[in-house]
Amino acid sequence: MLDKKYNHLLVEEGKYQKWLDNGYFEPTGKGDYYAIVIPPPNVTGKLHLGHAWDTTLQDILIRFKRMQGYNVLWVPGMDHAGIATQAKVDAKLKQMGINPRELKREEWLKYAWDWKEEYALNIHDQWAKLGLSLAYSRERFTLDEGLSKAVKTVFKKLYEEGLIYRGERIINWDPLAMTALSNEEVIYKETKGAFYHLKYYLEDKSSYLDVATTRPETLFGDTAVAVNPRDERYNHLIGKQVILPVVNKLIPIIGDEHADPEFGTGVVKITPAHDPNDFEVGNRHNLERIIVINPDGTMNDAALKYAGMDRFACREELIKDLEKEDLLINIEKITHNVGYSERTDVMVEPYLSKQWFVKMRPLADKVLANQLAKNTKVNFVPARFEKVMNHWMEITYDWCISRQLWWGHRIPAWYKGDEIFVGDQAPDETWVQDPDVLDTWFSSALWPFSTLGWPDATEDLKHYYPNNVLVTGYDIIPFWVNRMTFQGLHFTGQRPFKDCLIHGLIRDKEGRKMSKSLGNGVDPMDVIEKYGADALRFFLTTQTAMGMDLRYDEEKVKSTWNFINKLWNASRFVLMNIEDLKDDLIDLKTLKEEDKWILTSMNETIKIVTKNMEKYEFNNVGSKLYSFIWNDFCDNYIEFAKFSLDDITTKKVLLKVLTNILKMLHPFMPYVTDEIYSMLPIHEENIMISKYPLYEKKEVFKETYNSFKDKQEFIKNFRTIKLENKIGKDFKIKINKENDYDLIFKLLRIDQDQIINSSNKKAFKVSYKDYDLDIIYESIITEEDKLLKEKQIKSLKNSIERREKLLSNENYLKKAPKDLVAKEKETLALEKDKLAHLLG
RNA sequence: GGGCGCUUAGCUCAGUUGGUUAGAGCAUCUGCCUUACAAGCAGAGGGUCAAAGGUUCGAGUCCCUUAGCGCCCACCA
Repeated sequence: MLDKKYNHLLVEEGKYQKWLDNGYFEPTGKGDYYAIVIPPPNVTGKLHLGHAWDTTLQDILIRFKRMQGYNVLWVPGMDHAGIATQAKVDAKLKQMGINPRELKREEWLKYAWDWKEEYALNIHDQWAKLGLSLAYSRERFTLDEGLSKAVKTVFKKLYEEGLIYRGERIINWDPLAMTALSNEEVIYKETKGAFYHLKYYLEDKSSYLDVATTRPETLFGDTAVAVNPRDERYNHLIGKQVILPVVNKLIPIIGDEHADPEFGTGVVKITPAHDPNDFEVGNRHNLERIIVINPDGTMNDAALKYAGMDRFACREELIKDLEKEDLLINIEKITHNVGYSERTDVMVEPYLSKQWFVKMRPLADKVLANQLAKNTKVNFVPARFEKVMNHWMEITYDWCISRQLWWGHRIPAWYKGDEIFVGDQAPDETWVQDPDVLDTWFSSALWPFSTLGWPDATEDLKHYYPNNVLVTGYDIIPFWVNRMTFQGLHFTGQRPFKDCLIHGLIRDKEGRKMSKSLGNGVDPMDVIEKYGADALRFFLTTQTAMGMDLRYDEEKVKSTWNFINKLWNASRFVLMNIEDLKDDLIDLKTLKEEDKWILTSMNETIKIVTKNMEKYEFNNVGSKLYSFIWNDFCDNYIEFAKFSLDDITTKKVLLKVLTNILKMLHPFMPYVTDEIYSMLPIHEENIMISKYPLYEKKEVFKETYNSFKDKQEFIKNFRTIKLENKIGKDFKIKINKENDYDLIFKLLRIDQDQIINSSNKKAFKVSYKDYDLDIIYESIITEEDKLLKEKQIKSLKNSIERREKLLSNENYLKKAPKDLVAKEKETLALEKDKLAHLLG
C-alpha cells in the first residue's frame, strides 16, 4: 500500500539502476527506427537548468516513442569543449603550483584527460538523477577514436575539394587564451571608449589631417591614410604623404571607397595587420602589413619604446606623449560596440595570422537550396527559427577553424618548407605536424553521424540517420545547428535530422538570464533533492510554448509537486479498492453512465495528448493531463465511484483510467509513474516498456457523455445557489421536473426524507435543462446578496440581448456552421430560463 | 541599419485552421476536518486581450500603422 504522502526521495531511489540493469534504455531491435543524439554537454563542469530542460524534452520524446513501439536510440555523449576546458585545466594546474606553459604537450594532455574522466562521472551522475533513458552502449566523446577518424576524414576531403585552405587573414585573436576565434565566438558589447583625434602632418608640415581612431596603439602599424576619392575636401591630397606621429616616417595618402566622407573626419588611418577592413584596403593598394602586438596582448618591437607594454597601458602612455608633442587634437568620449571573447571575456584583438579556414559559400548554398525542398529540408519547430539559419547561410563567411590550443583534434596537416601534406600520417620523418587543433565546433558539427559510426557504413548509421529530431536552444543555432546542417548535407547527402526542436533560455524569476556573475543560478540537483526529478521535469516542459524563454519559479515547481501528490493520493484510493481484481476486461454492457462519461473523457484525452505529443506541444499535453486527472478523474469520477465501490465494473474502470493516466504521464514523470504502476494488481512488465494508450472508439459514448455533463452542471448550480443564499443543512427539496436524481442526491447528501411535495416557505429554484427543483429554506437576504443578484441579472440580460441580436443577423444564420447556430439557440433558451428564475 | 519575439486576470503563462460570455496555476474572498489527499474539497470575484485603424456575419487570433520591452545578426575607422 502507498504511504499517505508522496515522498519523492523514496520513490526515485534505486529506480534508475533498475531500468539500467533491465536494459530498458537500449534499442529493442523491434519496430521502426527512431533516433535522437544528445547535444553533448561540455566536460567543463556541472549541468545547469538549461541542460535539464533540453534533455528532459528529449527523454519525453524517447520514452513516448519507445512506448509506441519504436526501436528507439538516444545516443549519449560529451564534448571536449576546447578553450573552456583548457582554461579550466590551466587554472587547476596553477592552483596546484604548476605552470601549465612549462609542461610538455603530452604531460599537459594527461592532466586534461584526468579532468575529463572526473567531470564525465559528474555528468553521468546528473543524467541519472534526471532519469534520462540514454543508450549507454552507444556513448561517445568528441575526442574518442571513432570521432577523431570522422574529423580527419572530413578535413582531408574538404581540403582535397578545395573547401579547406590555409591562409593569412585578419582573425579574432583572444590574447588571454592566445588563440584564434571564429566570428561566432566573439560577443559584441556596448563599451565606453573614445575617439582619439590625432594630427597626421603633411610632409611639408604646412598643415595636418585630423585622423580619429579608437585604438591609437595600432598607429605603429599604419601604412597609409585613406580618404574617399570623391571627397572634395581631401581628394587633391591623394598621392601625397603624411608623417606618422611618434614613428616619424612617411606614409602615403590613398584614395579608397572604404573612407566614408560622412563618418567622423572622413580620414581614416590604415593598419592592414590589425583591422579586417584595413586588410582589404591594404590588399587593394599593396600596402605593407606590420604586426605591432604580440600574441599575449603586449606591444612588440614595432611599437618602439612601448615594446613590452600591455596594449592598454601603451594606449595610455602614447596618448600622454602625443599630447606633450601637441599631436593630440582632442579626445571624444563615445560608446561603441567592442568584441569580447565568448570564453575568456577579454577584448578581442583583430590580428593578422596564418590560420586554416573552411570556405563557406559553396557549403552554405547547398543548405539554402536544400531548405527549399519540403521533403528533405530541416524542419524547424517553431518554424520561425528556419529564418535564423537561412540568414546565417546567406551572410556567412569563411570559418576560421584552427585554434592555438592543445585540447582538441590535432590538425592532420604536415609541413616541409612551403609544402603542405594533409592526411593521417606524415609521408616521412622530415615533415612536421601543425601544432594547432581544430575548433571544437568542427567535431560537434559531425555529431549526428559521427556518433553512429560514420565514415564506416555501420548498421546504426543505416537505421538511425538522419536522426528524427534534434533538440536545442535557439542560442546554439549559429554555433551548432547550422554547421551540422551543412556538414551533414555535404558528407551524407542528407539533412542530419528531420526536425529541429528549438526551446528558449531559462531565466530567473525576474526574467534575467541565469549567470555566474549575477549569482542567480539554480542547480537542478538542488531542485531534485527538494521536489524530485518528476516535479522538475513536468515543470520545465509544460510551462511555456516551444521556443519561448522560461522563468524559473520555485512556487511553480512546488505546485507541480502538489499535482503529483494529488495523483499519489488518488492512486492510493484506487489501490485500496481494487486489490482483489483478477482481470481487467470490462463488460461494456455493465457500464453506468458515470463510467461511460469518464471513459469517453479518457479517450478524448488520449487523442488530444497523442496529437500534441506528436506536434511537440508539451504545454498542451501538460494542461490537458492536469485537468483530466485533477478535475475529471479525482474531483468527479472518484467521488461518483465512492457510491459503487462494490461494483466490479467500477473497480475495472478505476484501474483502466488510472493505468492510462500513468502511461500518459510516464514520459514526463518516469519515477512516480513506475512506482504506482508496479503496484497495480494487473500490469505489464514495466511501465516504460508498456504500450502507450490508444484511442478506443468502442469506449466513447458521446450521448451519455453530454447528458452526464448536464447532470454535473446541475450539481454545480445547486451548490452555487446553496452557498450564495447561505442555505444551512435543514433544507427541503421539491422536485419540479421528474428525472434521475439518484446520483445527484447522493453527491449532495440529500436524504429521501428531505424530499417533500409542497411547502409555503421560501423556495430557491435550481434548474439546468431537464433537471429542475426547489430548495425550500428560510433565509435572511442581505443587501449584499441583493446587489449580487442584481449584478447577475444585469449580465444575463446583456448576454441575452447580444445573442438575440446575433441570431437575428441573417448573414450569421447563412454563413455560420449549422451546429454552432443550434448551440447558440440552445444557450439562449437556457439563459432566458435562468433569468426567469432569478426574477422569481 | 536588418530581422525576430513579446505586450492577455494582482503575478507567471496558455490560447490549434478566425466561431458560445477569453482559460490555467499561484494569489484573493466565502463555506467546509465529506473516512485518497487541509500540500485538500465546494463555490465566487477579477481581463474594453498594449493603442488606433482595416478585412469579416464574427477578430486575442488575419492585414496596416504606432508605442514600450527583449533577443539575434551586421557594424564606421
